[in-house]
Amino acid sequence: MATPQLTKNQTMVMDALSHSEGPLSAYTILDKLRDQGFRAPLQVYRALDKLLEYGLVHRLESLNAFVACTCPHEHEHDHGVTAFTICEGCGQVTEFHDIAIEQRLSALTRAQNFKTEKTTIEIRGHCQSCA
Amino acid sequence: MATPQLTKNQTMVMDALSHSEGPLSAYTILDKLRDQGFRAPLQVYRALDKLLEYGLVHRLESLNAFVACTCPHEHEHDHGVTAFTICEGCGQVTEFHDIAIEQRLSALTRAQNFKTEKTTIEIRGHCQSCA
DNA sequence: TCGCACACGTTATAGCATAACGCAATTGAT
DNA sequence: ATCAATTGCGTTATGCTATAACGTGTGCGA
Ligand SMILES: [Zn+2]
Ligand SMILES: [Zn+2]
Ligand SMILES: [Zn+2]
Ligand SMILES: [Zn+2]
Repeated sequence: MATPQLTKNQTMVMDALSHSEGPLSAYTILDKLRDQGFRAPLQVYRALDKLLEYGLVHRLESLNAFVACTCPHEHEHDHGVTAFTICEGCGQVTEFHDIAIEQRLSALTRAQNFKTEKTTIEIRGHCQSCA
Repeated sequence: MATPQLTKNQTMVMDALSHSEGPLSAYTILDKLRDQGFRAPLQVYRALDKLLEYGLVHRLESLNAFVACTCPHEHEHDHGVTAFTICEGCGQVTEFHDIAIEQRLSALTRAQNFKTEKTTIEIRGHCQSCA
């Protein structure tokens, strides 16, 4: 998924996520952007849909929230299975990728003839500082 | 977590999930149980909280829905990391457990001194029949 | 008998997400 | 230039998911 030039709304939502310490809900993003003209949830959700499509943002299913992608590589190619640790204490989210996990899941799904489209791996717990 | 005798409400919610083909949202369960006296979401959520605690039910984060546990073994002990394939076509959910995945995730989290409390693995896609 | 824990019932509210409408700007043929 | 299709945007309304807060009743051990 090549990343086209972002629109004004997409840029504002992306900036909000990039500059945030942790994940943000769509409504929290809306509140942050009210000063800049945002008025309705759909403005946020539509921007998020595109950013997710471009791979610039990830959705955390267990939080109903969103984070900017922290992959080191550029977003020119699919980045395979993405996993997250999520600290319940400080809210810190760490994105990681592991080829062994990916291969193992691939073998397991192939065994049941299941065609994978999206894989969610989220690990809730406490980080080193909050343990 | 030993499983005590279930209360009336817990039993009704458990039965609804057990007899369902696929995952059910809390509000869908509520609708199914209105005839049997259920009136409010909290009756469902409170029962679900207990069933989750006892390990009889799993929550699917990516669907905001719940399924009965299909583990073969009895629910006398923790059943480690649980993973699911979820078919977007027919809604079929398959629960599985894999020690290799569990060990690999354990190694990865230990490397960042992260203390895991709950792991979510959900694979969305299409099953053999719906491919 | 008192105090406590627990399940339950009810009303209200909070939080997350999308439907449906219309308008404007862009693009890319014809 | 003109038309049609696509895309983004703004707005209102609605629907789905989850919890707060309050009160009741019951069982059980101190
Ligand atoms: Zn990423
Ligand atoms: Zn932390
Ligand atoms: Zn299970
Ligand atoms: Zn299917």
